[in-house]
Amino acid sequence: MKDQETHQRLLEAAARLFARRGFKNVTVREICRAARANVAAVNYHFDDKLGLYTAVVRMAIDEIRGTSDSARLAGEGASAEKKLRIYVRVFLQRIAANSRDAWIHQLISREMADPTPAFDLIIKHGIRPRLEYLGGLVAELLGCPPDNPRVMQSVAGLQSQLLFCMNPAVARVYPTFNLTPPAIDELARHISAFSLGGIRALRRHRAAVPSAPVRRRRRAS
Amino acid sequence: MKDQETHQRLLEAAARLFARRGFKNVTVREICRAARANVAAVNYHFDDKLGLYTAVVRMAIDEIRGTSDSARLAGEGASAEKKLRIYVRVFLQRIAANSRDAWIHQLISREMADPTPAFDLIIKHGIRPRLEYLGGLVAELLGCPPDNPRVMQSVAGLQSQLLFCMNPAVARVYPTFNLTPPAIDELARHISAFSLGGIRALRRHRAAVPSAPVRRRRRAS
DNA sequence: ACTCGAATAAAACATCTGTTTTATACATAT
DNA sequence: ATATGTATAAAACAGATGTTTTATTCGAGT
Repeated sequence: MKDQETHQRLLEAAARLFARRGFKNVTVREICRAARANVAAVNYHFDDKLGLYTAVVRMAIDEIRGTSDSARLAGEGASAEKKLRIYVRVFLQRIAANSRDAWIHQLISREMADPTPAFDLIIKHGIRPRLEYLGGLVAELLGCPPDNPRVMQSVAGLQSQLLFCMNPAVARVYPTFNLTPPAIDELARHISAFSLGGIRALRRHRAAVPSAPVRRRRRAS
Repeated sequence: MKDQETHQRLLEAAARLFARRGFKNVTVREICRAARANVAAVNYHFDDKLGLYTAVVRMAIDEIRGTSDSARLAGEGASAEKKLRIYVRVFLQRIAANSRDAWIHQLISREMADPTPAFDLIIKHGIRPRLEYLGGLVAELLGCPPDNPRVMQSVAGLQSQLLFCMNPAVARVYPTFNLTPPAIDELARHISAFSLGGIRALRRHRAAVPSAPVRRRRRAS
């Protein structure tokens, strides 16, 4: 047991690379080079490439729960609206480009685009708990039970904005976009205001009946 | 010139496969098998794999503009709010799972996750024109010039929801989610209402000064 | 009938990539 | 000091993959 740090260096290098480029687009050799380890090190310490990846995923899940808990704690005792604002700000600050935890949510985005066998783990232990927290908040804001479909819709509306703006490609589409620390607070305010406005709007028409016997405005063909 | 249809079969098979799994995760042999063509056909007709891909991208760009124009046309003469509702519905109907055009926006999502050299083309000729249309709508709704950062923020807020809900993985995260034709109209209504509510909320506080000499509510640390 | 060029097919190549094998260094226990 | 087990290193392997090469087919123009 000369070193034993190789195990750790592999994990860190793999986390960074997998998050940035996804499971399939990173080579074992690349990870080992970044970790200053031999090519066989991955198989020795983690059985195979997928073993290393799921070890990284387990690390990520812990951090996701950390972010959720951190937001939950910071909002303790506040109103539902304030809790939502706090969640948005905590989330964005954690995924700011310079942040140490940026890789985690990049990894989630990668799993959304190209799910691996580890995706079920992430959903069950990382995403679901967070959605339940947010669902509770939104249900309170909407004044309806948490299993009302509008709750899910609103949570998705919020979360989609958060996931979207951490995509490196959006900076190429919206050239004025940047995630420097001062801009992050401004962005958090905007997303909070936008989402709270959306939730308020969904609160208006009380009963949205999907099968729609209620006659609405006619729609253009 | 016995057949000449091989060229076309390759394009169609490649579009479907590239959209579903991305450039790197599709093999040339797979495309050729799906197109009932020889392995060398790709290189013969399109120089190399990337050549075939950019040919597919050019097809996609045309369809994107088609969707934009179709929405623009359907909204001609209507109010800005109505135009936005129409855009959302047209967009969602085109990307419905069963739709013939579903592959196109899947391809865009793939490019957002893993940009290839073709991404610049998509931005310039597909995404930018659409964002300018939406930006005009939102600026009218916000009552501010189109270069106001809130416009970009709102357009991103809307578009992020649309891109998000067409991701096949969201059905695993939000189990009640489905994109059957009847649900699509309902979803379009929700996203329209949510986004219009968000825009309305951003309209409220007139001057959002990023450098904030204006004192706002204190925020929790 | 012959030629020419485009399209297809089969095989071969070179490279990349995950994994395994074999050998070596080294700390610890006996 | 010797043996043992753990960690690292170098090389080799097997399969996949984009591309190239070489032949072959087939229709059109002369």
